[in-house]
Amino acid sequence: MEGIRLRFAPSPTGPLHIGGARSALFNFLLAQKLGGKLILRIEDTDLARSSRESELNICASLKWLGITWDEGPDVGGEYGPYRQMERLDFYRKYTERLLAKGNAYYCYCTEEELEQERQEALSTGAAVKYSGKCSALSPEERKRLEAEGRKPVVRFRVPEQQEIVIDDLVRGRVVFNSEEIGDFVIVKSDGIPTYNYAVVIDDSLMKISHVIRAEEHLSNTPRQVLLYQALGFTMPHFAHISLILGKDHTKMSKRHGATSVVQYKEEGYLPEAVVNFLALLGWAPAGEEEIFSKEQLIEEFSLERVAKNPAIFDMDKLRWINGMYIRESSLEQLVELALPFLCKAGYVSENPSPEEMKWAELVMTALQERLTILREVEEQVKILLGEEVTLESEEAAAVLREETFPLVINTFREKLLALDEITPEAVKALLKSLTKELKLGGKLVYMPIRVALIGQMHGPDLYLIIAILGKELVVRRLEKIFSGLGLNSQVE
RNA sequence: GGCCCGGUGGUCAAGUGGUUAAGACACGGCCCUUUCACGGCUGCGACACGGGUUCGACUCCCGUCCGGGUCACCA
Repeated sequence: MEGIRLRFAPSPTGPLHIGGARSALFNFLLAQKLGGKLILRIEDTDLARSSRESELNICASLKWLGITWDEGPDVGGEYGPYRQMERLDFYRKYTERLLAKGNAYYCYCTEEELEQERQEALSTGAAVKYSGKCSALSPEERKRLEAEGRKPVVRFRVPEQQEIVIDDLVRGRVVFNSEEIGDFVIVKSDGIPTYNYAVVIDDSLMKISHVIRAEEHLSNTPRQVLLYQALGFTMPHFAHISLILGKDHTKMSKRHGATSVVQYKEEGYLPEAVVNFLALLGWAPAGEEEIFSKEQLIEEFSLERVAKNPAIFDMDKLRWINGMYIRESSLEQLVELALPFLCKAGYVSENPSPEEMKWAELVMTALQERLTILREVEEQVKILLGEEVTLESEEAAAVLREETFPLVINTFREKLLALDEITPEAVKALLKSLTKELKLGGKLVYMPIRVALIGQMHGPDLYLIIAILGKELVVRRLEKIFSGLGLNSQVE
């Protein structure tokens, strides 16, 4: 469809927030669905907090998630530039127009004066809004104030008693009255536009057709509508999606765990899983399926099925989805994904040798069914390395006191030593024959060996554990257990 | 405080006047399995409250309560 243009407009004041990622995702999904374009615009007018580093981080996070854009500061486009600080001339032009038409005026009030007004309003219970003190300054007064060295801001003159209607694509008809809004600042004293002003000019100039953004912007929208009207611009469609809340029902913050998407990457969540989870937060598919590829999401997505109520970030569900993706990965993919974590833990080198790769494959085979996030490999692998075996519980210790324990272990060791090549298949067969030969229940064979080798009653398949440990380490660990128990290890 | 948005199980949520009120995560039980996990089956568990409208309200209207957002020279 022609003319469908959506945008994601983050301010580069920190890493990409998980909520921002969802906004970006919804915009991306709808743009893709409708065959439109996605524009990335950097809203860097907060000089104190904006940084190029954050911009880069945001772009990297979006790319990691698989969210791509058609126009933006890095790729260009015919409606650029795509950083607001590079668009100051545009804003200036419209400010002059607004000033000339009387839709805006200079205001010289100091912060102290404004704060006093605000406090008064608060104490009397009146609406907190600008008094309009500077709205009718004479040229002489302006000259006098400027002579004092005051730098003015530009305020928008809000029309009186005007009903402002927003037909929101997710919320329906929302009505505001201009009486509730004070004359607001559109250009700061340093000449830089404020958010509400720049966003209108940019969305308009960039021909944005749909604005999907977080609900926190809904209350700002009437101001923007007023600006659209004063500037003679046509309005885009608005869709305000609900916020993501933490477990305590307040806005997501550090207290709730990871808030930025890089943190999820570092924890070992797969981008596909994060995207899948984010899509499900506030949007519901028509069917019962919950696991969706990006392509399926694009196919299924629609604003009609976006919920109005805020959603709480359910870490358990994210973990579940991530586990699903880990299990659905091929071994090759999984090893590829896990390598950075194995490397970081010092288990493999940066450029893994063929032996290390083989080891990693074996490890991931053992762990694939058991992982929910990749970072858990570190802890899981720990039990498979080193000489020491620590018993996890009294229950585990009891297994070692089993009457048949020495017999099982010794027979197992003999058979293992007789094996020339330790492969998972070979060990599997070995254990099978061992069970048959000893005529003991499976549990009495497998559990003692398991506990003797890793000190735990739970874990990956025993034959895989043995194959990963290798013959020498298995034997050494068995020795350790025997000496620890004061038993005769019957070494030949 | 004014204005705005919202309120279905612990969580995500389907639902648009008549349903035994789906499904998923989490939790309990059972099965599978050498263990855990995975998988399968099963169970627990909800329409915030009060008034209307209606033959009939989770669904529509009003009020209350609760939660969130916003009222910046931040976005």
